[in-house]
Amino acid sequence: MIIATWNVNSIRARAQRVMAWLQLRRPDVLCMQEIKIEEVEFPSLELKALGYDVMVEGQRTYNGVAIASRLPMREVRRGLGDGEADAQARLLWVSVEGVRIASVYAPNGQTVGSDKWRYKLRWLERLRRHLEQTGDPQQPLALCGDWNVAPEARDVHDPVRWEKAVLFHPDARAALARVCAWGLRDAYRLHHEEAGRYTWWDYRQLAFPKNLGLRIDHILVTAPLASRCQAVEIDREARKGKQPSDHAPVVATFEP
DNA sequence: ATGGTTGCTTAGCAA
Repeated sequence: MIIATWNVNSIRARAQRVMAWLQLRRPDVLCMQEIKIEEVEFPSLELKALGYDVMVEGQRTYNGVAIASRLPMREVRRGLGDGEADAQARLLWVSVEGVRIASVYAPNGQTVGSDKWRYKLRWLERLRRHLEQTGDPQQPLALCGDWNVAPEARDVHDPVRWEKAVLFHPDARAALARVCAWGLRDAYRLHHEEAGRYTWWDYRQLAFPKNLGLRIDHILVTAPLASRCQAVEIDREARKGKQPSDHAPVVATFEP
């Protein structure tokens, strides 16, 4: 089974690119983030024509996640479900062939010390609780998405500078590590040790051609799925050309 | 040094 994740930065702006990419790569499952659209507006029929069903946890203007799959999706769950008032669409679960799969869009946090920053740290703590209460680290499970956190210095082009910012701040890294401590491995690091492999590059100042990026999009898997993981790749090609998303897809291949 | 780019929505915010 091939599972991919991609922050598309608006499905309205990116529909043609996403569909061309699905036809090219043919993943079984694609988790999308920042679709920035409500469910009724999502181009579900167009993806259906390519052989993909779509589940959508949508929101107007901001956030929003979705999952497209060529295989049947079951057990659809939306949000953290912890009873806290939360208007932000950031989490969607499905089950595909016995694997629980989530599309995750963690809060960015904007600036350290802001209300959005505190929301980011709390949201990751709420996700940890959500996993404790609804998941099992001994079952195959994959959390796929834009975590807005680079885990280590080798995931950041300029770690000294970025340590003061929300994407690589020690508190954000600790919050992500707390999620992983529930029983998750970073699938990319099962297969790659090298520094300088990124999934996001700022649109500004030629960051992509200079490779001034961060690795903030991750596929996190439980042990039973880690043992089935054959390959994980970042598709830099999808970040090239006209009107790209600012993120590249991450693609993981699992044995049946 | 608060720049610069994109998207949504239409001037300002979020990333």
